[in-house]
Formats: sequence, C-alpha cells, structure tokens
Amino acid sequence: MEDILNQLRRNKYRITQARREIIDVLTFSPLEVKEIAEHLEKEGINIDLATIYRTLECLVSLNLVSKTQFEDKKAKYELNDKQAHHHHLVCEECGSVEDIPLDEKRLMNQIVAQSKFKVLRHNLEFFGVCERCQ
Amino acid sequence: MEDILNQLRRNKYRITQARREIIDVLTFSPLEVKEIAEHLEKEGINIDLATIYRTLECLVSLNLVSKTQFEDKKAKYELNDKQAHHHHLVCEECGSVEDIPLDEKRLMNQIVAQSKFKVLRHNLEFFGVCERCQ
DNA sequence: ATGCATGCAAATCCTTTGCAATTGC
DNA sequence: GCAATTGCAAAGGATTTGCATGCAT
Repeated sequence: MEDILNQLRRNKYRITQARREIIDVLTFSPLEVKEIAEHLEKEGINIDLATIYRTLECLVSLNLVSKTQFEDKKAKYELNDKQAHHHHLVCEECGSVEDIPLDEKRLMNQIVAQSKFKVLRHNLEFFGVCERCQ
Repeated sequence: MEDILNQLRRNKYRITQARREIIDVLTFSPLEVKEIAEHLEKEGINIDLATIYRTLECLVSLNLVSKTQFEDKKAKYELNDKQAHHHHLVCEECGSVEDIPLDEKRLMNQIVAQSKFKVLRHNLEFFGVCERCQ
C-alpha cells in the first residue's frame, strides 16, 4: 500500500481519500469496476464510477494495477503485487475464473526469435470447462 | 466458403444473403464489427449491425469464426481457416496488430499438470511497442 | 492559492433485444 | 406456408467527458 502511494507521489499524483479507498479494496481481490463500487458502498463509502475509472486508468498507466479484459467485455483490475504473475482459466459454463501460474519464458523467446516487437506485458486466458462443470 | 455454408446447413441454419456477404468479407481479413459493416457498405450492401452481430455469434458458436477480444473492448472476428493458429502483438503506440505463430504445447502441458480444467480455446495477446514505433 | 480531483449529469460507444415484416426452405 | 432471419428502433451496459465545486499540496 505505502509502495503504491509513494509511486503516486513520485509521479505527482495527489493522495486523495478516493484513491486510498480504491487501492484498499483492491488489496483483497481482483475486481470489476462495479464490484469495486459495491465493496466501497458496503463500507459506507461512496465514490463515483467516473472517479473509479479515472483512478484505475492512472494506476494501470503507472503499472501498479493490471487490467484483464475478459471476453464478455468486463474487465478485472488487480494490484500488481509482488505476488506471482499468473493467468486465468475461465469456465464457459459457470463463468468462474481460476488462477494459474505458468512459465512463459519459452514463448517470449519464440517471439524474440521471430519479431522485433518489444513486449511489455501480455494477456493470456484459457477458456473451457472447469472441474465442477465437467 | 462452401465448407462454411455446409456447416451452416448441417446445423440447420439457413443460407441467407446476409450470411453469405458477411462470410465473404471475412475471407479477406480479420475485422471488427464496424469494419465489416463499412466494407459491406463500400460494396453497396447494407446489412444491419444487429444482423452482423447475430451472424457472428452463430459462426463463433459453430467454431467457424474466432473472436479475439482486445483490451480496448473492441473485438475482431476471423475465419477459422486451415490457416495456422496464431497470436497477436498489439502495439500500444500505434495500435497495429501483428500476427505471430507460437507453439504453446508446453503451456498446455503445464496446465494439465496443475489443474483439472479442460481447455477448449485460449486468447493470447502481447502488448508492447512495434518495430516502427520503437 | 493553485490547480489537480471529484461528483454529477450527459454523452458515447458497443452490443443486445423485441417485434413486425421478410425470406429461405 | 411456416419458421427462421432480418431491419429498425429502442434498450442496455460499460466507459468517457464537460464542467462547476472541493480538496491536497
């Protein structure tokens, strides 16, 4: 948390109540925008959706949060903790999302071998059927 | 093209003018919904967006077309030719999309080793800076 | 005190849906 | 002829934007 606030300061963003709260709810779990709003409401905090979007945009641009765009056009936002980089298994039956860590070094090497493209980040999701739904 | 029409017939979908045209424009390149509409218009063909969406939904469900959801919430639709499965390098500067074939067998194996999830398809995009923009 | 952030309302964009008219089989 | 498909218009949901006010620095 302090880390994030410092990054904001370093980039001349102000530490506002809204930003604190939004970062705070994200420390518990990855959430969609609407979910963020709901969690905040439950704590009696009311922050406008526009503010949430603007805050997330800022955090993503500073690489403090990552945005995962799922197929159904909903995006989830997740703090870029030291927590391991991982990917998603999205069940097409029940919609559940399972996290899975994968080692993609080999893929990166394949890219470097084929292209001059400079990869900064990536998005990898698998779609299928989760154990329960099979 | 005939292949696709046969698949439609086999699944009791009707071969309509709209469907023919939509499949036709997709044979040239992957396109967003709006782009499909524009291409059709240029040929003097006017098909409602709703129809395009419905047609694509049908083609995707039959696995004849694949939908790639990009981060900016725009989705591209692409015929599932025999053409090799590939992934995307999305430039964050200029928005260009480069195709790249990757061998992800190893990733699949990693998943099988860790989870009972049954993977049907996946989405893999890399974001960064293309050669020209570097 | 200054100007970045916020809330509010309106606007935009993409996509879906209901329904009557049309068309393929 | 009948049911599937279409066009149109309207609704829906996510996200963005303009602007006056408020708040962090």
